Amino acid sequence: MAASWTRGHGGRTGRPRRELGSTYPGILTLVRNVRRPARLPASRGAEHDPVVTLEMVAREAGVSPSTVSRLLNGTASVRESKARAIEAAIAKLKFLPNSAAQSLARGRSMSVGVVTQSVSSPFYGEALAAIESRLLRSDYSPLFVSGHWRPADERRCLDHLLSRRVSGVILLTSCLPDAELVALAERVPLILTGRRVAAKRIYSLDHDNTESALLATEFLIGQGHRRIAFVRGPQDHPDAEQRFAGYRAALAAHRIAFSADLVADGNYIDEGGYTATLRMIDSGVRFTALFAANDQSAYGAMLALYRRGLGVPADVSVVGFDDLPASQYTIPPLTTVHRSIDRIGEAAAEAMIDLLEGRIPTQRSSSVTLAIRESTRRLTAAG
Amino acid sequence: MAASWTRGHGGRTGRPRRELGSTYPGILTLVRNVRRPARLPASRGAEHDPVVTLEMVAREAGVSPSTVSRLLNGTASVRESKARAIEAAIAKLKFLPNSAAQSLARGRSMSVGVVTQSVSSPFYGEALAAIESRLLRSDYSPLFVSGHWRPADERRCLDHLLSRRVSGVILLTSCLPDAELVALAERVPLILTGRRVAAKRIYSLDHDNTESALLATEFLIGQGHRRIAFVRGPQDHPDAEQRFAGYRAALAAHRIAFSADLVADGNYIDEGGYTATLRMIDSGVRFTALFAANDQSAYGAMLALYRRGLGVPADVSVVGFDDLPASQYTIPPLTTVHRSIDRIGEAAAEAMIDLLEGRIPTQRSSSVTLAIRESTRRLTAAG
DNA sequence: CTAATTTCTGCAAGCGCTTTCAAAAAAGGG
DNA sequence: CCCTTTTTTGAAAGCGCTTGCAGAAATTAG
Repeated sequence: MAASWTRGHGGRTGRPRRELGSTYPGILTLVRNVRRPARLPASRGAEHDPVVTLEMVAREAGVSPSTVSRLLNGTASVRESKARAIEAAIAKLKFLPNSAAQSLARGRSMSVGVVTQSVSSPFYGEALAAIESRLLRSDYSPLFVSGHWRPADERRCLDHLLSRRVSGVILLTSCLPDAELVALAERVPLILTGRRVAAKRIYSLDHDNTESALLATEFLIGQGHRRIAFVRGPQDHPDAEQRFAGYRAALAAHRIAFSADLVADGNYIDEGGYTATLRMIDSGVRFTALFAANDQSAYGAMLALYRRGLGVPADVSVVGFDDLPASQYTIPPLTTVHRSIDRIGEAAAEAMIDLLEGRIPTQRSSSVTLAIRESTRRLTAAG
Repeated sequence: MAASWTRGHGGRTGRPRRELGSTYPGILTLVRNVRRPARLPASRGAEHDPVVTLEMVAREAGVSPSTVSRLLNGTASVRESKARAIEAAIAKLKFLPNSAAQSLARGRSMSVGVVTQSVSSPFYGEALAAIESRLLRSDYSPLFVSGHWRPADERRCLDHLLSRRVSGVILLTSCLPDAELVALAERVPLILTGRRVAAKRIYSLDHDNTESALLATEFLIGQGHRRIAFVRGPQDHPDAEQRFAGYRAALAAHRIAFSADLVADGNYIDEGGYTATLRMIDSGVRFTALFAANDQSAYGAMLALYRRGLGVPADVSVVGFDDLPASQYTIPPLTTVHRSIDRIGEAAAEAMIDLLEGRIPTQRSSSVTLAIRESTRRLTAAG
């Protein structure tokens, strides 16, 4: 992990090296390297199979390295007999080109950095899978890192990627301030998802969170619900706030008074939805429907309802947001805002490829729909 | 993505390059490169900020590149005044070392490859997160790729990693034959999880699937269940087969006749568990408990039971395997075999670091327990 | 069969960084 | 203040691969 040189105060290395580690965080890693063994003789430690280089292949095949390189890259035609010999050598030695050397010589790495917020989240997982699969069909390969919703972590990740000289960066719902993203876009082609930053070099892929939340809330209203609870996402996520705004907008549009009692703070994960819902129920607030800012919160909410003996959708209709794959298998299957995460991922990858190949990414707008399943019902009697 | 030179038939490139793509799969990528623009002038395309090199920093600071390198790596002491100047230059130019050049010069990449089977699976996601977080505290950084349970994909991933000269490889439940893994271990330090391969250089981290499944089944038996259904995992996964074996062993130990009617094929995902269970119910087989080969299958099974009006645990007790985070929030919360995935991931990373730093990995055995929640109940009347 | 082309192929110069070696500078000793 | 020891520093040689250039080989033309 490269030290974060671009930021961090101007600490410097004094003589007594030991002190550095503690005083200057960025240099800590390096201190340890003092003990690094001398350069290895082009092998991965004596105990492992020697590493094969292009030169060895060339020697084995009786040609020059240039010829091998050209065959590998198809940058010139190679006489049939030599090609055969070279390929035999490659197979025999199990040669695989050293991609670090390739990047260096070519001046480009053919890899794109992907910053996710959490590798283990089902939501991002879907997106990553889609990006990976799209990139697989191109000449680029992904480099995944995760920022854990922490600006500091995200910066570290970005430094890491820039250090690896990625050809481009895809940021999934970054939590960095706009200004930083604009600056970043000056250094490397940038694609953003789940967030809209208006700047010349930045390409944002997003659907309208407010609009989608409004859609979901209106659906509940249309089903006759009036007392609709809302489980919020984290306060510092723009998209969470937008969803909340959509909820309020729908109420307003239908002249339903907004009540703060019907809103509880969640955190986008199951546990938050569970606690928030339990708190609302136990505080005596009544509601016939509940809209959660994301599916995971909805799962938690459903468990809370179950715990308090409230049936879904018999007593309370529940709507989520995201349509994670698992939402088809909850009990009952969850009605939720469907925004195909994989489409978003694919579109992001596609846009990046466009960018890298000199095309202007065509803005594919990802459509949002409501997946109506069994967690909601029309309210017949009075709410 | 590097072509798979080590395998694939001995295709060669003839004169008319266009043909190659179709005829020789491995070379397809390369053909496209013919159109690659000439070497870029050390910049990432004219439109972006120029890339800064160590030499530029040296010039800016009025010292030689060696000095800058030494300061960065802490490999020698640098006069205070120069250190200050260098750091100022680094900050001013926003220099980040080119890691490809570093790898090349150092002869090692300081990265470890991690092959998962599916980035989007909640199970692997947990493991990846744990590996990433452990590696973060070391000098190594992870490189994630996914094999999709397909040997061909897994081989491609491995070639990719070897091409990047990773210092080591962690394979999460590989689906490659033992022989190939043994060969791989000759090329690079190797850690395996979810699978046991007895070979000198291979370090396997695993818990006993058979034993764990036996544990879960015996729990159900202990609760008075006799007719216990089983939803299998994919037939070609060793661990799935072991879990099945554990189920049978438990029955045998308690002299309960095994009945093929009580076993249905799943595929480790929700949908498979759903279909399998539905099929069993609809075929008229009766059972008071159901054990699924993994949690996702259990989710599907519970939905099937729900659809057929069977209550969990009122009519059927359900037990899963994995204890995914989501299992605490299913309705009802799922009783399941808990094997801390994150511990496994962490242990794998830890073992890899040990290996890379010349230590012999201490075999941390990951304990398996049963997380007893609300999806199971003691059978009071006759089963 | 020689000359003019057109195809191949090797040489050598990098890519950006690390590291060895030896010289330069600073510090210590008498 | 001169000489030895120790600390700093720079020059230069790679790491493994790509590629411009020019010479060699094969092909075609005359």
